[in-house]
Amino acid sequence: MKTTAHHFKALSETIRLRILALLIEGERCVCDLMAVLDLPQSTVSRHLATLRTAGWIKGRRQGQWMYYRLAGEENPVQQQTLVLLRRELVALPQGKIDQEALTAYLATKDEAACHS
Amino acid sequence: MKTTAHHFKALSETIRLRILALLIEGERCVCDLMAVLDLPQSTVSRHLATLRTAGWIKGRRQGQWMYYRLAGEENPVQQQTLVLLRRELVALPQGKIDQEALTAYLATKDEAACHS
DNA sequence: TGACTATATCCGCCTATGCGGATACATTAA
DNA sequence: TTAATGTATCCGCATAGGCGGATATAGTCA
Repeated sequence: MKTTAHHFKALSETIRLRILALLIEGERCVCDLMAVLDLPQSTVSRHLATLRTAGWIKGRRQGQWMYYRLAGEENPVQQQTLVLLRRELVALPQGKIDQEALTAYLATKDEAACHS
Repeated sequence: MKTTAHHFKALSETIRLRILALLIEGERCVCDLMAVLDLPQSTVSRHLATLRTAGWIKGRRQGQWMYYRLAGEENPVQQQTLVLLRRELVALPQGKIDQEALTAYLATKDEAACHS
């Protein structure tokens, strides 16, 4: 039960929910997330570590960049919770704002940068 | 999104998950929960308040006693999360232990006490 | 190799939150 | 009303966890 509590604790912060929402449409590199969230690199990285430790996301290194994507396939409760979250988060105001910010950022992003 | 984070924060402690598990089969008074959890009355009451504030449970006063039951009907995500939790929590070791402790306690409980 | 970029982790600081005894409030019964 | 019981809230204390600059690590490129 401690594990279950740990899973939910990772979802108990707005920033981490925003990160999950940004990963719904596919994997993102840390620089994308930093740009949209407008937070220091160390803060973003720490929240990503929290989500990863709790099993909600997985990271993949490609060159200098780390790409994160939604995970939780191993745990049925997590998997189904993600189904609920996918529906919920994109519908919330902040979810929409972030999604638009992401789209705008990707449009201006240098093609030579980490293209996800 | 702050609200969603708040909902999950309430599920981020083992004790509160244990309380939810104990309410799965129906409403319980605070004294029942205290007996099973073996925690001070103030501690149990505080966690109940946390769950109530987050919308996971509802309380009903009957005489001197307060009876709590699962809630969350208003919020679709909460409602569906409860469905997942019902399946999950009773299957966990602590859930089974608490359920047995509850059964044992109810068997020895004075008939004159708050009979739930 | 050395310079550069991206990310992770460390650190001290600060706030949030849990703890449980003490107290306040609510209800019942005599 | 007074006493007794059940529950909620208050209080000071201790710990967990967030913050973001500084530093360490990992990878790339020249």
